[in-house]
Amino acid sequence: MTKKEQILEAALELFGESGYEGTSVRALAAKAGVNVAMISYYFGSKKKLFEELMEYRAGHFYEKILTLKKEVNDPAEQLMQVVEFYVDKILSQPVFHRILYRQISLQQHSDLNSGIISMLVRNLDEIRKIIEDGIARKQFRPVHIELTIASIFGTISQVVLSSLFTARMMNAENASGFHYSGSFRNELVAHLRQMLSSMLGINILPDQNIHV
Amino acid sequence: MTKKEQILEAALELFGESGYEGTSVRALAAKAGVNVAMISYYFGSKKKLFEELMEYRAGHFYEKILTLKKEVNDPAEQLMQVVEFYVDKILSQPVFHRILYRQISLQQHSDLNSGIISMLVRNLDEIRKIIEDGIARKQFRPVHIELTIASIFGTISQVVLSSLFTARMMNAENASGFHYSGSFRNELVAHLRQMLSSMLGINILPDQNIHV
DNA sequence: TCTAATTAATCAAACGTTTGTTTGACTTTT
DNA sequence: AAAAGTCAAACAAACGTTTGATTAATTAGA
Repeated sequence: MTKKEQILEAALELFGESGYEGTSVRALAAKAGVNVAMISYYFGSKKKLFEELMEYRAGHFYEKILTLKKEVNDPAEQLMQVVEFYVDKILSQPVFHRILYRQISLQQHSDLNSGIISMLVRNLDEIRKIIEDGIARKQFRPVHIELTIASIFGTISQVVLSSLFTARMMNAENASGFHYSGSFRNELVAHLRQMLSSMLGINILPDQNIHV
Repeated sequence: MTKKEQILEAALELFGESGYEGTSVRALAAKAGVNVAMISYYFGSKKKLFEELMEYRAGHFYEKILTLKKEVNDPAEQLMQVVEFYVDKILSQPVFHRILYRQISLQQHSDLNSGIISMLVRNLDEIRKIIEDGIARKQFRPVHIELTIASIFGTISQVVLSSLFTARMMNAENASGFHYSGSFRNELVAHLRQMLSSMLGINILPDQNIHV
């Protein structure tokens, strides 16, 4: 692992614990085991380090959705697969998503989170289109689209955000090293499938992607 | 409005916008229109100001739940009324709850959020008891309790946390002055009622508290 | 009710730390 | 010989807090 990667790892952990403003570059350097000057040297500034961390971890959610909409025709199946993909994405790196959600909950329209927000808006928009499509095709009940999306992502992010409680109950002293079990992943997916099925008035589809 | 109240108002707004660490006492003083020294004078420190703000705004959610459990016997009715109360509580002061959720998403077990966390844990525990009771009485389906709670509070907090998007769409330049309409409140309650009813396998109860 | 004494409130200025960043010398790698 | 990497030290700026002087408000005794 290069020193640059060490810094990114330390940044993920410390930003996750204490937030962006609450983490000093000296604390970052100490955690990464490098000199403070290395942060400016590799990233230019603390802000750019944060942006690079976000971009590095964000992945290609949007492209995945577009691909999915081409390959799968049925809106219900599209939605379920997006949800599953999103669950896996978040559960695989809960700390990153904690940082992300905390950042968008800030209202300061700084350069820091404007990129993140536009990315999220773009993603949510594609999901809204899926539900709209399902309603237009008379496959979904005419639900409140925004609230339905809020329930999907609210449930998932609530699990991640409140993992502090969960981690405590499981005696995981540092939540950054905490990982969700495969069975929990399946429970969460099943929970969301049932929730969406009953809300949208569609039949429960077989889960084609049980991960153990 | 006293200067102390001016400071508390400014603190709510700025902590909501930029977070605790991201808000300086000088910015607070400027917003409140008072001298910087007044913060130490009235509250002792920035940390104590935050704690007093939280306590002042937190209210008596726990007492309300306990009262409700005594007055109402049916678990389904208990749950619905708690949900409704919680919706009203959050929608009436969204900025406060943004601060609260952001704070608990931080893992630093500082004195700052330990009080908040224990308060929330206590509340969530009472709600878990309601669902457990409903399952024990065979009135609810044996759902995944933690995930059901996550869906309830996740949906509500998602609405509040992402109100940045919502506020933008509604052209509300400052989200602190943004308030949710009564019809939206009813839509949210209806959404949650339907979600819970179908998930728990209970009949949809009549909404006795339509607020217009 | 007037005045003196006491307390509370207010403020500019300064306090010592900590912040993010840069420097310049030194070492290692290419 | 050139380039890249590393580091202790120093930089100015911002941080939360305190000071000490000054003004406003309240209380007490006549």
